[in-house]
Amino acid sequence: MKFDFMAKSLTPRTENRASPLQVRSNKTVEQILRATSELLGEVGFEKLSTNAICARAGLTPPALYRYFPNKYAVLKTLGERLMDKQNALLEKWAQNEFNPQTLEAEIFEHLKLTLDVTRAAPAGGWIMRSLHASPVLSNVRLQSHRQMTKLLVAWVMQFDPKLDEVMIYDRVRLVIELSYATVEMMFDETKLDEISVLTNVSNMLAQNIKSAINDPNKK
Amino acid sequence: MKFDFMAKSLTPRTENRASPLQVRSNKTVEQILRATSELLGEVGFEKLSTNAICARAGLTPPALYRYFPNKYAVLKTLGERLMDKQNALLEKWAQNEFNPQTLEAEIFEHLKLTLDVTRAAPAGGWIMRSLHASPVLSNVRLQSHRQMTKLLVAWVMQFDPKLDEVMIYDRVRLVIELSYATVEMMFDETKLDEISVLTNVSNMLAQNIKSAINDPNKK
DNA sequence: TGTACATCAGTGAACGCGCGTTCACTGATGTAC
DNA sequence: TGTACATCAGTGAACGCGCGTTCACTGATGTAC
Repeated sequence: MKFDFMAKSLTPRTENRASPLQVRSNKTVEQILRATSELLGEVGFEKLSTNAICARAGLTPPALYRYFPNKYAVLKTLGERLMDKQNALLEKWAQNEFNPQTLEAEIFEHLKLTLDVTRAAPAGGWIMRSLHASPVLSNVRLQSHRQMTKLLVAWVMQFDPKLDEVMIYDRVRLVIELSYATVEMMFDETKLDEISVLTNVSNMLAQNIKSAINDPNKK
Repeated sequence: MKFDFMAKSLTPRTENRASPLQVRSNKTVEQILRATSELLGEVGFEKLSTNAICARAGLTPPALYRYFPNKYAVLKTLGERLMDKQNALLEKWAQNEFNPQTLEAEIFEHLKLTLDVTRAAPAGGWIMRSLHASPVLSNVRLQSHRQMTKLLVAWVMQFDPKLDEVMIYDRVRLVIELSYATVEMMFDETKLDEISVLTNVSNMLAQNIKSAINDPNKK
């Protein structure tokens, strides 16, 4: 599981950076990521420095550069991990069959789980915010959203292959964006009533998808 | 009009910074802001430097520090200006009476106008993205959204004072957040069909407000 | 099972660069009489 | 209307600091026979 992430997000990025082979190097990578998320929550995205990360992790800078080509790669990895956790929930959900009847309740449940997973991740809210901040991180976010959109489009199309796929894509892409926007908002607006917000959102999103599958213009 | 902004966003920030009194100093401030938004679009938020801004504006650094206490104040001003432009549309809209019948069409129209205003602002999409990036800028965004929420809550309550204000606040806050999220998404996902996205969103948001005013639990 | 060697993981110390910011000043504009 | 003076606007040059990053090295771990 841990090596999975390595294979995915370190090795292919730069040939000259090492993939960890020994157990202790995995610990090092984990400490760097932990220190980064701690600092992200404490000082914010723009005051984050590699030197500070290394100091917090109890390491010297060259240790960081053994595994990450540069500062943004660390944040990128953190962002990818969070997106992966969130997306895993979606992927699991999409294993069930699409059912308009239960859609709204499922969306509610899914949003709640996503919120919980994000809260459980250290500095999860800050990581989500950071995913707007720079081109590199923005891309992580966008690619993840597009991938999830494709997944859900296929899921809906399975239900009724005659639907207009482009139209469904537009709808689902919007649903994904608004879902994540809602989760992010809950970190900024802590006084809002969580249940009522999630109820509202899931109702809106479910209605939107349901009206899409009733499209009279389908082939 | 120009002095309005000055009075609001410069004078109160720091006592030791000058409010512009002569015409040419206004030009200087404008040039700084223009240069900043140009660079924001070209190099992104995190590579923006005061030295680069000054060079681009044809000024020397002390000229910038005469009007802005620090780097973030420049971006803050830019963010406030965009929010002000967007909010002006909302304020104008809220001068009409609330009408459930025409709500959806009005939301569509409003979103379209907001999108156009943001596109017309130099680097408008980048400014919106920056408003997530740092605590200072995040606050600009949140305060603006909260203020607009209050405005719209009052607007809805005028229609029916018996409605539960807390419940309406939750709903409207969500509507505001999702509106801006949609606008922002349109800058990232340029291939989406604008009309269809705006149609979907305005339908969802209008439904949500309409179901709120039919609340049977009102006092 | 012990030893010799190869490879991996991390250190100590420092690098040059560009950042945000400021000091001391000059030139431009406005004001009073 | 002209001049003297006060204030405002912007310059030239540089500052110290901390950033991201790297070099040359030592110690730790794994491997082969």
